Amino acid sequence: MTATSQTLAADYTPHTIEPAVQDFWRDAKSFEVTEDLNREKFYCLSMFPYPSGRLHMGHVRNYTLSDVIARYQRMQGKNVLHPMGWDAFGLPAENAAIKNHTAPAAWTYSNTAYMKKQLTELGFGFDWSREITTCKSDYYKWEQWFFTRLYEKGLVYKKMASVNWDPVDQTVLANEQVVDGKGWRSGAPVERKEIPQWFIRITDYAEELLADLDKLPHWPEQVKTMQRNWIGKSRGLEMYFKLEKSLGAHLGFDVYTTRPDTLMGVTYVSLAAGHPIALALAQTHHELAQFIDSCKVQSLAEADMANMEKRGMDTGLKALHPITGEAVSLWVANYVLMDYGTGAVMAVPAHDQRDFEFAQKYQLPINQVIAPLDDSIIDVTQAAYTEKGKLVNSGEFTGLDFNAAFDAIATTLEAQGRGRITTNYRLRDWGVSRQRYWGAPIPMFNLPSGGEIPVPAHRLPVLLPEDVIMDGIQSPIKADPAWRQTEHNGQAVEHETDTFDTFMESSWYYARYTCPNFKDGMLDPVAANYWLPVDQYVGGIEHAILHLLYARFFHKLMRDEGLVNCDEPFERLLCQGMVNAETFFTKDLEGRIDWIAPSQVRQEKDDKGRLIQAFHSETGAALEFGGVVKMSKSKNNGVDPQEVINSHGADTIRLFSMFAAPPEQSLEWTDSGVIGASNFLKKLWRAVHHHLAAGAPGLLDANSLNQTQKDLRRKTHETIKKVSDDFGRRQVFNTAIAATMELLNELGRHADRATPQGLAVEREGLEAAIIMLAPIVPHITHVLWQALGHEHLLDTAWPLVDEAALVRSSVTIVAQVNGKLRSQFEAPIDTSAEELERMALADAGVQKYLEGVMIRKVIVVGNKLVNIVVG
RNA sequence: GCCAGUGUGGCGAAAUUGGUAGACGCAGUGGAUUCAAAAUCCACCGGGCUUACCCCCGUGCCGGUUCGAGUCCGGCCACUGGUACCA
Repeated sequence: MTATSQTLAADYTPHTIEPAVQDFWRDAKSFEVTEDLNREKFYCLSMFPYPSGRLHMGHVRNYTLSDVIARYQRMQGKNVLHPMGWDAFGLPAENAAIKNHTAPAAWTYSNTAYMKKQLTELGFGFDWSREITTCKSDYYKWEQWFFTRLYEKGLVYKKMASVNWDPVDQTVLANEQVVDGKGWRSGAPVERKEIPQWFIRITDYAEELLADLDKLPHWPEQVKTMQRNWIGKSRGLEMYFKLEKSLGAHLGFDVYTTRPDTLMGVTYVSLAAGHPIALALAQTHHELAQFIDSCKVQSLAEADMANMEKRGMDTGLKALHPITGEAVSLWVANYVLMDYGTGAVMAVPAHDQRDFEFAQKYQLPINQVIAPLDDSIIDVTQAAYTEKGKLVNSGEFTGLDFNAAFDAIATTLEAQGRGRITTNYRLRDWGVSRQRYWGAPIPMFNLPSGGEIPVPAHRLPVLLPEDVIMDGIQSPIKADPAWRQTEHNGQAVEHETDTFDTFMESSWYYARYTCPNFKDGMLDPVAANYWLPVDQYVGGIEHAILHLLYARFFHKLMRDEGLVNCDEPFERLLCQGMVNAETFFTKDLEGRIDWIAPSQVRQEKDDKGRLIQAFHSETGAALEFGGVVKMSKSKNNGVDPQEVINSHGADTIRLFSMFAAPPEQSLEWTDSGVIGASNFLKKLWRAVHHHLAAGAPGLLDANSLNQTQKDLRRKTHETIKKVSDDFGRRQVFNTAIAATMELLNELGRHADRATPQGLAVEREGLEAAIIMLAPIVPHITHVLWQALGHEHLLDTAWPLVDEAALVRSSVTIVAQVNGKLRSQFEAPIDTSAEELERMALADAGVQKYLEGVMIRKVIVVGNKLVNIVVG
């Protein structure tokens, strides 16, 4: 290797290049955009981070993806908005404040400052003039105003609802703060407590939220499916069960079922522990009261509820079957949800798995009323048969199928005034009250007489004091009578001390980015309707349901308030996978596990590269391998992006995170992969400088090229075609990078730097590679582009495919016998099927397999393969 | 539990519409270069059998559809995300 190339290799110095390019962008205000009605807009948005302290790899991946898409769209000539901000309210700030003896606000602002610096060092092209911080009052003021508008429209209401209550700390706990049914600080068993809370009527929009999923063709199907299932629309029958003997004012109760065809198999009925009849009976039934109390000592989380042991108690009362009049036993069960349907379910143990298990446990009768359509034999004493089939043992309904039975039973009950067909949703109204300090105060005045009135617009925002001391138990605003007390129209009133769910802030930030400094309203209609909807949203799949559903809901609320025109906020959605890394640990004699950071691990491999043993690089201790899992503090396998920026530069970390996996899959972090990315950038750098050192290229004349030059030029245009498709249609970048690597390999292998046309072919290929890599590695390409005598890479047009360069004269045809590859041959492009068949049969590699057998069929796929079927 | 996904070499992955399984990269092995090393370049690189070719096997497991299945269908297993107060 020559001294020149050594110098050139050393010349790629990301640590001098990258800050200089970033300064250039900053001084030129390259990413600040304004509304321009004459240009096509593109709004590219990534989910804003919670300011936890430092960026993690998940952020790097998320923002590299949106930056790549934003820069690509800009090269398509569009006016691109790519904003950034901070989802600044939330529980972790309170915890950090307690731990560090600081205030949540101070901690949050210090984090945002540091993380903003990191984002800049990664070269992300954000329009920082539009930065939003949700804990600042110029943002949450409008959220408060909007809530009072919803109140006036009757879209918010207050009701009693359950929270996790820590009886020792006397505080409300988040689900996350409940560990194995106990408070995470006090260790006391958590209880359910009913307190008044504010709700927004998302169920009023359930039908539209469901129907409009069909207007989102560019959303991942899995996300739409999850949302549909979450909304959970069902058609069923609501019917009335009379009590055999009335209980005070209670004569009976409603039951909702989606399987009225199984009605004749009902052998008992169950009420939720909070059902009015259960509560009324508990007044005089001591044992039942105890059972209901025991149901309160459990977590609120759905997963816990579903996994807990199913328990019930026979009330001793009987309910009358609405058709047969038969008296069936009435139970109270811990698995019946008060919030879904009517809080009472009919039980059909033969055809519902949960009822079946319950019936077995308490020896309740199991009556088969459904048989398989294909007459196969089932045994409902062994397992519930939950498929739809035809009715048996069902009196006048016997023999009907699901639909006929549904209609017949509904008609019968409707005629008697005991039932009606209803539509039900699994979706529940959105509870937005939180009993925490670090959130936007709910803008309500509580009246001394009870009741409440919304804070009038001219008194907004209701400011959250930032200079507070956290005691770890009580919210500072709840503890401060002076903050609570105020007056309204001369009457003493109290500020509501609950704050909003932080999903409120993240439900409309995308809209406020269009006009972050607008003073005269929540949104500037001109700016909002120019930029919205968001053309591309990028974020983690973990937000598939809650955040994305709330944001869609909020958008429709804003539309109905006249603030925006469109029906949906996010046109196209990309959900990126997690970032994983290897884990290693040691175990002491007592079985305690100590997780060792991958950077502290030395690996010993066999001659095939397989891991034999890992050692702690300092102590030399042998380590066990703990698998490849999501980067986390608890497994000590996080890699700090800052270290990678410091050691290899921003372009390398960006390239690696885009190359290692397609966007939607999980990505495994490896140090060696990072080195590979760095090597590729050095290779690119060398290739351009070797090319420049060879002299000036001629003006490309496609017709005067020799075969090698033509082949090389075809590779360039095949690559442009492939990469353009990957960027624009597929949104897959790892294969785009692989294709560009291939191009660079080919250019290096066949470079003809001795002739002007040879140099011209190489120049065309290198320039295409630089432009197509620019969105991914913007710093190095900026410098190389200038070295090639150009300016303004950011606004350079994406390369076009020269279709003429793609033309091939021949293609490789695969020859199969019975579907197995046996030979390959070259054939002129567009050879006829008959001729391909003739060529395949004449092929020596194929003929070996044709001896002594009969050709039954020949299948030909043009320009691709011939399959000879023999027998 | 329920809803949604994922599973391919030593590793990350590719195969886009049912048509050559393993592109591209990492690790590894051998070689060139070098006083030596780094860097760079070249070759090999799923498993079995074999001097080599040929051949056989191979995309989590079991079965099916098809001329042909990583891809479609049915049933399982394992892992991941969500599960309404983590964000």
